[in-house]
Amino acid sequence: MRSYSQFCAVAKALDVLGDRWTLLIVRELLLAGPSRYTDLRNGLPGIATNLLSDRLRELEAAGVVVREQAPPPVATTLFKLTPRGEAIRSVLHELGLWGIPYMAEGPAPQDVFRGRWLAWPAELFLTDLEPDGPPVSIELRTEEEPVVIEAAAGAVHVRPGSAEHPDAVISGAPQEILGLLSGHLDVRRARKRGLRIDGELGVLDRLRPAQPAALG
Amino acid sequence: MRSYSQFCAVAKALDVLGDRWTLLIVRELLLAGPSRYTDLRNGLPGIATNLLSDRLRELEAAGVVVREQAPPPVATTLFKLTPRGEAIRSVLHELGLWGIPYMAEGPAPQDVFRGRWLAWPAELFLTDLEPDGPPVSIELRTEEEPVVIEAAAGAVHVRPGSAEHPDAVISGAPQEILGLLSGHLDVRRARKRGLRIDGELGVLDRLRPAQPAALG
DNA sequence: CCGCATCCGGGGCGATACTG
DNA sequence: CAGTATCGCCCCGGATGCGG
Repeated sequence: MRSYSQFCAVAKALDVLGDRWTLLIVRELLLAGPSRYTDLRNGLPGIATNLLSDRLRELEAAGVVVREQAPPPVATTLFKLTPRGEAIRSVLHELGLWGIPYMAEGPAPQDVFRGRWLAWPAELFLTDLEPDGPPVSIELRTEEEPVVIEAAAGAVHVRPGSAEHPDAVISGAPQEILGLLSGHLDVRRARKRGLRIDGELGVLDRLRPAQPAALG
Repeated sequence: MRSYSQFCAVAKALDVLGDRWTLLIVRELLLAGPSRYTDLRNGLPGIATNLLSDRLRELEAAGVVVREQAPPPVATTLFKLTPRGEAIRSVLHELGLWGIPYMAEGPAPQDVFRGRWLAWPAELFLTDLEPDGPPVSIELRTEEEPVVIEAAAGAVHVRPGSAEHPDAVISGAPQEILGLLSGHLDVRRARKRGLRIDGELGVLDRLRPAQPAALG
């Protein structure tokens, strides 16, 4: 990217991160951890392959990303964030919080979706209201890959993948899941809109906010 | 900007804010408040006038900026942030924090500078260590416009402009001022590097961090 | 299959000129 | 003062090729 040539911290940050697709690549690496080129491409629907290649090289030059050789038998190159790259997480958190209102209306017709994109909203909305309770897990299933919400000892974490013995399973469209997690939909209305909620309903009350999170 | 068409909060935010120059325009409006077109241009050295015009229109359509007619005798159009636009402040704070390490080496040869760009680093670095003390003010003078740091009752604020009776005046190059405020330079070394510090030196100790803020 | 490199068309961007 | 108009250029998007 052409430099703004301004002696200002925001401008300098944008000199590194302001290019198209750059921050979304960092998003994928933060959500998925060290990733192969092909996995990044799958998590970034719409990106041109030459752009992904260019951006990864620029991020590497900027000290945000390192590439490393995975040990055999995988023997492929992995892209992972440096500590400097991990530090971008708070930027993306704020950016995501600001962007959440745009998701309230549901996806645009051409919008694509990946299950792991639910991870941040979930972590941002949910808190463990019963820190002394037993560990619980909830699996979220969309048409895409599933993600697991795990709560234990007051902390809530979300990761891509499945749970062994989930206390509850929520299946349906992403915006309904978001509505449920943010507190804008109660269980009854969510089900009416087509959301399937199986298992122990009580675990939801342990995690959901008492009042709807600010979405506008 | 062409939409990423991803049902993800970060992507939706970047659909609105990801264009070149857009976040820097928001920076100016956050730092300077409601501004005229010409003032924005002066605060955004390097921007093409048609781009500024385009971006302001897009930001207006997105509900981030409103234009209003200033009352006579000024009778000019002012651009100001909506509450939705004000909410971008935390994004730029995080982005600025991430970008600060790039300023440690000083400005690049072609870098331009505006005094008000010191406002955020100053607010981020400084805290009022003596909340019960009398109000104090420090004026920062670069070759550009001056800014005033005001501390009272535990709060530190920075605004463009001059102080009536500043307790101290610091004059010099921006990166030396940054070094002094962040704690990386002590008064002796700062002076050796050409910084002028006049007035009551004690007020600095009231505001500066005990140990250097993390810059790398 | 994985990780790119290359080519090409279109549009966003940059610089300057000009106007009510 | 507050923009509009114009014109190159280069970035971006999309497709294809290609070595390991």
